[in-house]
Amino acid sequence: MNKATSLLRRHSLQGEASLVQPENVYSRIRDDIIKGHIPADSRLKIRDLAARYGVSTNPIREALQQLRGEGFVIITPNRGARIRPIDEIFLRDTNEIELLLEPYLTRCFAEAVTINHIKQLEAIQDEIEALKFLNLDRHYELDTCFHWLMYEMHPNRQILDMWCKYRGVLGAVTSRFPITIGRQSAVIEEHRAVIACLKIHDAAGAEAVIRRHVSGSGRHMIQQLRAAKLFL
Amino acid sequence: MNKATSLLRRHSLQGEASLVQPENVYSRIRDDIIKGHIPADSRLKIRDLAARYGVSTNPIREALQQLRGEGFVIITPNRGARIRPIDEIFLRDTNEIELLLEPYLTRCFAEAVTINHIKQLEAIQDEIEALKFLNLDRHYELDTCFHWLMYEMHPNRQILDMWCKYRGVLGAVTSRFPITIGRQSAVIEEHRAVIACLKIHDAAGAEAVIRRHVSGSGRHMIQQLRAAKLFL
DNA sequence: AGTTGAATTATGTTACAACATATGTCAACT
DNA sequence: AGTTGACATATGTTGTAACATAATTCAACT
Repeated sequence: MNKATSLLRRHSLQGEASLVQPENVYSRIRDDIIKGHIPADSRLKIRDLAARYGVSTNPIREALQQLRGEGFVIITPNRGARIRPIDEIFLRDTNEIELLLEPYLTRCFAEAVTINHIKQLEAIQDEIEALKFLNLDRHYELDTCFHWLMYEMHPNRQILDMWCKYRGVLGAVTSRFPITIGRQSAVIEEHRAVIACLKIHDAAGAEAVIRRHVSGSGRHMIQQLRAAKLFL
Repeated sequence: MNKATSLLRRHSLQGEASLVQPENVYSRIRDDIIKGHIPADSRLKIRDLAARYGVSTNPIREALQQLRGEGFVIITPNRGARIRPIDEIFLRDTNEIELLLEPYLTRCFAEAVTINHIKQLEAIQDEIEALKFLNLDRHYELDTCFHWLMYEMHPNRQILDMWCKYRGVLGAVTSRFPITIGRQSAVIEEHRAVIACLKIHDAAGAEAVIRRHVSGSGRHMIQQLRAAKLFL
């Protein structure tokens, strides 16, 4: 296991929001939702799913509960679960939540940053730039690591848990899209900019950069979704 | 059913974050956690709980999953669930999340507010002031209604769901505490202040007032927790 | 259109197997 | 004697299966 993933695994909060998932039923269903293998808005019948994934009903029930918690399915009492379509609205809503969390977490980090942190961030950023987006999975890992390094020290574990959750959601969705050249250079520029702000202890500046960063990420994502006309 | 609760029930999002719960196993366990009937940090054994609440294991499993989603219990794979102690840290963390959500939602509302909304808010506020905190449950209902009126129109259902969730958590906890005189007048003053800001279309002002409002609510809560020395 | 009734599905129950973790026991060792 | 580590046992979680009940769907029928 490489440095980035071990870092993540070590800090994963409850197994639920772990950023490196095992291949359990939950993530298989999630994948099928994201990749559109199950028609949007269709009913998720427990017995069908149990047959489909070759497990009994209990793991399915649990998985559906988790998926509800992450907004992928909508459960109505006595009426079962339906898929929440992964559309523009879903991405916008999720991005809006990240836009609430990340700038705040960044500001908190900026106010407590040490020289050692900055060195680590620069090391990760060097790796990111060296990779040149040639391996998207690896890039996603490194990018997550970059952000996590800033947030992990925040004392509020509930917020961190939320961040992991929504980060995972967006990551799962966007991992199916390419990254445009324009977005690539923006990502690098923004990461460097936030490091620069941290160096001069400019918390407000760092916060603003991350707001721009997340916002741009959301716009890019939605743009890519539109480009791939299908529902996903 | 009165106006306030029907309003809430109508807009409850998935049954999960409903602000008026039925008496299912989930809420009974939650109550027992909040009221301290189960010692903090103790293991929640599925068999024991099933026996305690007179149901079989499956509903318990689901309830624990839900409680995990709301931060009340911590589940470790193959090692079961433990209670998350309802302590100062828990309240602070939860309040911090509200502090991220509510000012943002308020600002969004302030930018789209109509004269009709303001009239409704004033009507609720009149009721609140007429009640004079003589019936805390009713007060909580009205207060929730006041805030919900501002937020319900926001298009991001995920954020609203989160708000309902954390609102419910804090409500469940604080409903066991009295409200100090000082806090009572602060609540009224702050509600009036936000209405005043809305009238002059001062979104930033409304946001600031709500930030102060939520922040004060959190401080009051923690203070009351300290006063009641017990773990809860 | 509205009603009725059968089929479907969710939800809850029970029993049990498989697996992981924690606990206790015991012998070898310092 | 006390400590350490391997082993066995106990406890509890997780997954499976078959079944009962209650609610919802849906189609046939006035």
